[in-house]
Amino acid sequence: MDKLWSALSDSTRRNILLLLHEKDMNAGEIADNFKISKPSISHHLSILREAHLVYSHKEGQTIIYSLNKTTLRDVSRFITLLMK
Amino acid sequence: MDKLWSALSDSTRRNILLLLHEKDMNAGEIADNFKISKPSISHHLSILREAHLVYSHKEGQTIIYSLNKTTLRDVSRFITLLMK
DNA sequence: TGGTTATTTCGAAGTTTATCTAAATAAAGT
DNA sequence: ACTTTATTTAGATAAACTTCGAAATAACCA
Repeated sequence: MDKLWSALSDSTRRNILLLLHEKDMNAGEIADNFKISKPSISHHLSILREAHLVYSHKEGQTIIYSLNKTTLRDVSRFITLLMK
Repeated sequence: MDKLWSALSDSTRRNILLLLHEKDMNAGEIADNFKISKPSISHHLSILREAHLVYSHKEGQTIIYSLNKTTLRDVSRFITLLMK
C-alpha cells in the first residue's frame, strides 16, 4: 500500500492518470502535456509502474502506457472503509 | 487537493485515520498507539488537520480528534472517476 | 553501418519531509 | 504561586523526492 499512496501523492502523476483515463498514450505524448522534461516524466511513469497504477507495452518504436484500474480498487476500499 | 493527497501519503497518518474511524481520541491516546514521539504525532495531526481529514476540539485538559468523513468524499470521487 | 527517433538511466542540485530532543504554552489541581 | 499533565512549537538532522541536462539504450530505416 505504501508505494501506491506515495505514487498518488504527486499532482503530476495524478494528472498522468487522468490523461490515461481518456486514452492510452506513449511516453512522448504524455510528456507533451506537461512543462517538465521528458526524463522527469519518465521517472514519474516508472513510479506509477512500480505502484501498479499503470502498465506499459512496447509497440514498434514507442512504449504505450495504460491505466491499471485494478489497483485503484485498493485505494477505493481504504477510503470506503473510512467513510462508513 | 494537494494537501489532501500528501496527507494521505504517509502510513502513520493513514493509521491515525483508521484509529479515529473506531472512535474519537485525544492526542496522547493516539500517540500511545505508535512508537514514534509525541511531537511527531502532533505534527502528523496538524497535517491531517490542515488537509481537513480530521478536526479537533478541546475538552478540559485534552484535545479530542475526530475523523472528518466529508473530505474523504473528494478522494473517493477522484478514484471513482478513474475507475470508470 | 550509420543516422534518426523514442525512452530510460545517470549524476547532481535544490527542496521537502519525518523525526528527534528541548523548550514553550495552557489548563487544572494543591 | 507552584506542580503536574497534555499538547504544540522550535530548531536541527538525515533521508527521500523532484527536477534537470547529458549520456546510454533500443528499435527502425536508408
